[in-house]
Amino acid sequence: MPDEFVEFQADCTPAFVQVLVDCPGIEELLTYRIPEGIAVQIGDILSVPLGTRHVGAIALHFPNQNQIAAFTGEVKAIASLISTGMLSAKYWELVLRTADYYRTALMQTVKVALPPKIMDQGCYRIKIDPEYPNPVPSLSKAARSVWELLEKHTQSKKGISRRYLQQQLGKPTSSGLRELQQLGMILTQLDPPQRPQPKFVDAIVLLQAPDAQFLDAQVESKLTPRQIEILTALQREGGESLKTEFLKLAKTTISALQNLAAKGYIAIDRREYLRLGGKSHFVSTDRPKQLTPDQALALERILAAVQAPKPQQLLLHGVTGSGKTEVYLQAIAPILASGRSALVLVPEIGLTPQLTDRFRARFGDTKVNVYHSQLSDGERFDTWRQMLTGDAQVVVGTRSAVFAPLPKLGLIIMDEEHDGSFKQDQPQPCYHARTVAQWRSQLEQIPLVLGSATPSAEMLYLANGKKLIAIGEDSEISSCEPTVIPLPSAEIENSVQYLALPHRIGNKPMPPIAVVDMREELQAGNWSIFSRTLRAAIARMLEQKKQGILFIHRRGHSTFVSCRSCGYVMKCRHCDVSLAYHNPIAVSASTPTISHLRCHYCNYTEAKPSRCPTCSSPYIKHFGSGTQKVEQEIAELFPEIRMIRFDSDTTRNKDQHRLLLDQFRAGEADLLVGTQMLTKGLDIPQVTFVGVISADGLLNFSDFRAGERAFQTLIQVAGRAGRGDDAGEVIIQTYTPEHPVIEAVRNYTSKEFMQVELSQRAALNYPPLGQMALIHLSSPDPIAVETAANQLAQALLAFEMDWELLGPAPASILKVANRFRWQILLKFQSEALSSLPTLDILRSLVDQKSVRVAIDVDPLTIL
DNA sequence: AGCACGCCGACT
DNA sequence: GTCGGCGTGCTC
Repeated sequence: MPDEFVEFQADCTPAFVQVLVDCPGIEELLTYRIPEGIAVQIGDILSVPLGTRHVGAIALHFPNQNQIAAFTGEVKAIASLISTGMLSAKYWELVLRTADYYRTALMQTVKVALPPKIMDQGCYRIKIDPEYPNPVPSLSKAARSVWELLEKHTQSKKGISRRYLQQQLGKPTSSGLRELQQLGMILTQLDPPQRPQPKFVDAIVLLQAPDAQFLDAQVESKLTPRQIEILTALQREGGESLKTEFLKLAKTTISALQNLAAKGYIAIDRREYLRLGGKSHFVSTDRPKQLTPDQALALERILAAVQAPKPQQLLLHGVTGSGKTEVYLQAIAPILASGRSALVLVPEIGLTPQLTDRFRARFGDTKVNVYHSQLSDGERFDTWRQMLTGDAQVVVGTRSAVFAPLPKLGLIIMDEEHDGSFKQDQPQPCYHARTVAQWRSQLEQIPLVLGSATPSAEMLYLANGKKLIAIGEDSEISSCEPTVIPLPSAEIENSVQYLALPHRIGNKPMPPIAVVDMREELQAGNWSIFSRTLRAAIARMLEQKKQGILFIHRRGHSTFVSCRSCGYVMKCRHCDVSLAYHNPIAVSASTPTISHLRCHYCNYTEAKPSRCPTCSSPYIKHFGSGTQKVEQEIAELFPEIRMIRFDSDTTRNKDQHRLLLDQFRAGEADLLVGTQMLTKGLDIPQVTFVGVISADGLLNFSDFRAGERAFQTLIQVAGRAGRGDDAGEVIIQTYTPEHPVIEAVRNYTSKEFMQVELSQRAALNYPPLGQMALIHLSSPDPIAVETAANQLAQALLAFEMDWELLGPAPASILKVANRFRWQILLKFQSEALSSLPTLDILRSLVDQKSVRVAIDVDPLTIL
């Protein structure tokens, strides 16, 4: 999209405006007349007539005379102004970049940035006219199907939505409805949009104080003692109070207040009440803590970056328990003091209530706001508009908060930078909050601090100046600061300072990690999923009345296949990835119906061997034991033990996390048994023991990032142990103790591990050295997707662009929610990104109507 | 996304 | 001859 599309000058009341309409398929701007009495600014959200209905739109450009003259058709007028002052120029630039990079239509991208439902237009609701005489005339097939569906829903007063009808009946809906409408059999009404609205409350404001003079001479004042009481109560409240609160406080009534208002002593004002979420729990106040030398040095660097009006990235590599949060807090304090705001991005707010609480405790509730998808629509809407005021504040939020509209942004912090939940995969665009944050730091000329105990390969690569050599010195802060000579802009973008916090607060040691070779257990006749070492450790933990965590990597059905005797893992012969086990289900024309192993990169398939190819043992099988099984077996071994299971089954509703963790923290259980969720920012000082049932499920994943992710997960899990006064202990069970990931975890040699990892990726041109985009196709019809995938691949090959096409291949979990999924992988160098087809182009290349297409630029996994 | 228009086959 | 299916294209 050309830049000239957008102009952000505040013009004097123009007569026409060009808008981007909320209608798939219309990417060009449409021109509308601005009616008298409506002042439209660029960036405003509007409602405009389009065809027969009204749609949301964004004002982007005031056309000049030529542009107006160029359009000869009818020009309609804007229907209404929905919201004003939402989009600034820089902000718009960020959205444009996101849309372009992730190859997604602009309007679709705008919608992920703005609070939800803001452009909703309401919907038509249809019901049977109760006055229509009973005998139903003969109807066409379409009309009859609509009628029958309506008859099923006669109990709903408002009728059923057009959208629902369309969903149930498909194409005949329109003609059927028209027919019924003409016969006068149905009633149609427009349901007002469920758009979030500002909430207003009445406030009582003191205009004239009941001063001493009046108190002395009550005759003259015309005030009753009760009225004076009320006014005094209001004065105590600082001269202002919300009506509902004040009525309770002063034990008075509305009529009494109205009397006072009539006499001019008080005013009853309608004013907006902001619904701001995440502030229900009480937190005590907190003061800045003494920093360790490492922390102080890191803080110094961040503060220096804050001073410089240029984009900078700082990678804060701090081991678990090294006090990264304290560094963030002290970096933010001067930002707030200077009247600017800070944005703090966290992976999942539900899992890190402690972090939010610390910000609230340090800066106070009025300065800290949260923004995430668990807020209600009203709360999101209000939080959003509150940010636009420009008040200095800290916004703590998840992925979508990267689009928080803070006008005076001074610093962006991304905590747990490596975490996968920063990447969006559900609706397009599949953006990565880290990437968007990097652009934002450039556009705003402000620093971006990325913190992690296990930095991503991407960030380590950048911090290393895009070289594959070691980063810095052991245990020392080093940096790859840009040189004094101005670098070309592309290089400035990528320059990253590396800051390390290699020691835990109070110099507590990292917990020692013991690796148990499960093959030896097998040889010793122990067929249980628990090694003798692990069992002993749990027994010891119980005896000492300490607490522990058991980590299970449980993933649905498709797992890896390995030999229980020699540890051999089945690998693809064309790619360096392990093969996934597939159940013998015939799902598509080209898939075999026997148990087989498949590579998800190249679609190479082979039958599942009955014996191990290296040692001929028959004990070659697929693995995977879930939390429930582990919980059950632990209960058998230790009848006394008190356990809490912590996985997506037990934490379905939103407060469950906090509840279970609070129970555990209160010592109501000895052992926490859970999945991935345990890795995220969980800080429970009493935990001394951490056990990993099987690291193999993490290691042998057929994905190029499997090693990196396994390393990060294991280090994060291990980091839960020994944060308190007592020393920690970590036990990792595996069938492949010699695996480089296990070696690296055991020795905490992240640097060396990542170096090898990066050089392997370099050899195959995988990210972060090369780039990838994954095209997803899905349909309820298995044949249709497969055909569409092949067609699309053919069409893309004909493009003859600078990319490598892999596939099409069925997705590893072929069927999800009754949809069959295929995918095409594109590998390319970053220069080629802008030549990638956009989502709209991809869709136009697929004719199967049932097939949905999506594109994921920089996919986190290619499974 | 909706709703036009317009082009073909199965019927009064 | 006409009704009604659905493919194609436009919406300021």
